Amino acid sequence: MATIYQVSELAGVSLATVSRVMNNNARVSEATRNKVLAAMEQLGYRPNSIAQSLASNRSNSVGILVSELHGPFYGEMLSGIENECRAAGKHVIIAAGHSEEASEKDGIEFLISRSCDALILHVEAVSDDYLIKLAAGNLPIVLINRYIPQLQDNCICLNNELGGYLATKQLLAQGHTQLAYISGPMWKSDAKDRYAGHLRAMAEFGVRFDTLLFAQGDFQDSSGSSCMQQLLAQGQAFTALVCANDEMAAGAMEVAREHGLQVPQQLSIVGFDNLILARYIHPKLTTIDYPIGEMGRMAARWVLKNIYQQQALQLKNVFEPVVVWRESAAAPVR
Amino acid sequence: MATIYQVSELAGVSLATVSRVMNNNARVSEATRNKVLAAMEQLGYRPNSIAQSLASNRSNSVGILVSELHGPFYGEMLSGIENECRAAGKHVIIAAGHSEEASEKDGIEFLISRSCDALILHVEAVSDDYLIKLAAGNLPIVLINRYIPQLQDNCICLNNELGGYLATKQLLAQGHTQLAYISGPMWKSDAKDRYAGHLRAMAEFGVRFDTLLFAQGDFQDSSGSSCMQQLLAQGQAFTALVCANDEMAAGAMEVAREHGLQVPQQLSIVGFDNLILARYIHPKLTTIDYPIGEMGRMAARWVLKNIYQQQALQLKNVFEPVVVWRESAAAPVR
DNA sequence: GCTATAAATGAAAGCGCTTACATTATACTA
DNA sequence: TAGTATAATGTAAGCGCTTTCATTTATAGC
Repeated sequence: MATIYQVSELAGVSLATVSRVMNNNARVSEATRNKVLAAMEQLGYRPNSIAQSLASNRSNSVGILVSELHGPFYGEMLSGIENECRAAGKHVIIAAGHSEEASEKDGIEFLISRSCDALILHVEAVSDDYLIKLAAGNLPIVLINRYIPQLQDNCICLNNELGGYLATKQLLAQGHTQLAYISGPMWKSDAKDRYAGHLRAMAEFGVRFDTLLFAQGDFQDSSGSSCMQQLLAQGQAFTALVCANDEMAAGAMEVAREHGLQVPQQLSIVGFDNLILARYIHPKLTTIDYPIGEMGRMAARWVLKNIYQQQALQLKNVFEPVVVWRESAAAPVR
Repeated sequence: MATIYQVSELAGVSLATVSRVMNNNARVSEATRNKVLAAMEQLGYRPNSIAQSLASNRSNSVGILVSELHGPFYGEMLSGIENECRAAGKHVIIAAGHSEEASEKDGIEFLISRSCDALILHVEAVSDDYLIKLAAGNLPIVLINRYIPQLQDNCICLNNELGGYLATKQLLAQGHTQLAYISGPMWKSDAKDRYAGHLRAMAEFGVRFDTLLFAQGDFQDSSGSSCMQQLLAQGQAFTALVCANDEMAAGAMEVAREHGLQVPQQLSIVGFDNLILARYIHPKLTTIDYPIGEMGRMAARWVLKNIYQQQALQLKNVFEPVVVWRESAAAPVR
C-alpha cells in the first residue's frame, strides 16, 4: 500500500502538501494540487484512516448502541443512521445492549474504547443519572427514544404520550366506550408515556378507566397473548383493545381469533410502532406510526452537525406520531 | 486520558513493559505485572485502540456488508456476528450494499478504507470474478449465502437446493400432485438453487412440472401477490404453492384469501427462510428454516479463527435446512 | 565464586498521518 | 525599486502505541 510519503516523492512536493490536498482545508495552488492528485492516482493511493485518526484525534466513527440487532425495529433505525453517516464518510460501529443495565454499560464502554467521535444510544436499562454523567464527559452522546430534561438537546424522541392519546382517541371517536389496554413494562418511559396518553384521551371523552381492563405486558408478542387471555378471563366486556406496541397486538389478535372473536367486527385492536409485521398480519393492523428510520437519520445528522461541523443541517428533536388506518379497528356494532 | 507513558512512569517501568502486560504475550515477572496493573487501575488507564492499531497494523475491526440493514433477515445475521465478535473484543463496522453492483462495490471500498482486518460479505450483485480477485488481495473475506467453488473455504452457505427439495417433497409426500412455484429472481444463486431443488423433488415423485404454474418474483411480498394473481389467472388448478421465500408466501397468501381460498384446506402454501413474520401471519406459515443467525455466528468464528488466531474454534461451511411445520400446509382434500 | 544461559526489562525506531511554525515565492503598495 | 502583505510550500514534532534489539538481572552448572 502506498503511503503519503511515496505520493509526495512522486509528486515532488512535501508530505504536508499532500496532506493538504487530501483534506483540502489549506490553500494549495492548482498546479501542485493536480500533480499530487495525479501521483495519488498513479499509485492507487488510499489514505490510512487509522493513521489519520491518530494524528488528528478524530476517528470518523460513530458508535451505535441498540437493544437488539434483530427485531423489526432497530433495523430501520440502523439503516437510517448508516445511510446518513456513510454519505458523510463516517463509519458506524454497532453494539447491542439487550435492555440490561450491565450489558448496556458494557456496550457503551466498548464503544468508548473504540474511540468513537460520538455515540448514538438507544438505551433502556441505564439510569438517567448515568447518562447525564456520561454526557458530561467529553464524548458527545445523542439519545434516541429517551427524554431527559437536562439533556434535552441531545434527545431525539417520539411524542409517545401523543401517540397513546391518538391511538385511544380514534377508538373513542368511533364510539367505543369499553376499552381495554395492554401496556408495556412500566419501567420503560415509552410504555409509561403511551399509557399516560391513553388515560388523557379516556378522560377527555369522559370514559371511565377500568383497572380490570388493564394488563401489563413486556412488549413481546407472547405477552400480548397472555395479557389478552387475562383480560378475557376477567369477564368484563370490551369492544376495543389498545396495545402499547404492534407485537403485543399481534399476540392479542391471535388469542382473539382463538376465542372466535371477529376483528374488527367484535373487537377493534390498535397497535403502536407500525412495524412491518403490522402489514402482514390479518386483518392488517391499525397502528401508530413510529418514524424510527427518520429518527435514526436525524440522530446521525445531529452528530454530523455538532461533531463534524456540517452547519447547514436542520435538526428536529421531537417527532409527532400519526395514526395509520388499516383494517383492525372499526366502529363498534350496536 | 492517561497514556501508556504515564502508566509506565507511575509504575516505575518502561513503556515496553507496560505494553507487555497489556498484551501479555511476553513474559513479565509477577511483581512488575502487579505494579503496572495497579498503576493502570489508579490512572483509569484505557489503551488507545487507534494507536494500537497503527502500531500493530491490526485494527481489530471486521467489516460487514449486508444488502439492507432493515428487513427481517439481516438483523439476525448481524446479531450473530456482533455477538461473537464482541465477545472476542473485535468490533464490527457495517455497510449496506442494497443489492446493486455499484453500491456493493462502493460499500466494500468503504470498508477497506476503514482498515478492517477482514470482511464478511453478504453480496448479491457483484460478480464471482470480482470476489475472486478481491479474495486474492491481502484482505481476507468470508462470504455468506454465496458459493463460489474457487473460494469454497471462505463460503458459509445454506444448502438451498436441499431446502427447495424438502419444501416441495413434503407437499408431494402429503399427496399433492398439482403444485405451483413462485421463484425468486433467477440471477440470484439462492433463487436458482431452491428452484433446482423443487425440480428434483418433482422428478423424484414423477410429477410433471407445468410451466403455467411457474412465476418469477423478486423476493418481495408484493411480487408474491402479483405472481399469485398471475397463477390464478392461468386457470390451471393447483392445490399447493411453494414460494421461494416467506415474504412472497405472505403476499401470495393474502391474494389467496382475497380470492376466498382457504389455506390450507383448499391451498397449501410453504415458504422459505422462517422469518419472524412466518409466525405472525395466519395461518402460521410452514416453511424451511434458514439458520441465518447461526451462519452469521459461524462467519464471525471463521474470522476469529483465521485472522485472530483462535485455533480452537470449529468451523462449518454448509448448513442444512430443515422443514418447520406449521399451519399453512396440509394434505389435499380429495 | 565464576562463567554460560535464560529471563526480565529498557531504549528507541517507526506505524502513516496532521499541523504549528518556519521559510520561500508572489503580488501589491507607495 | 525596495518594502510589505499574502499565498504557497516545506520542516519537523508529535499522536500513543508495538516491537526489535540491546542490556541488565536472575538462575544454574561446575
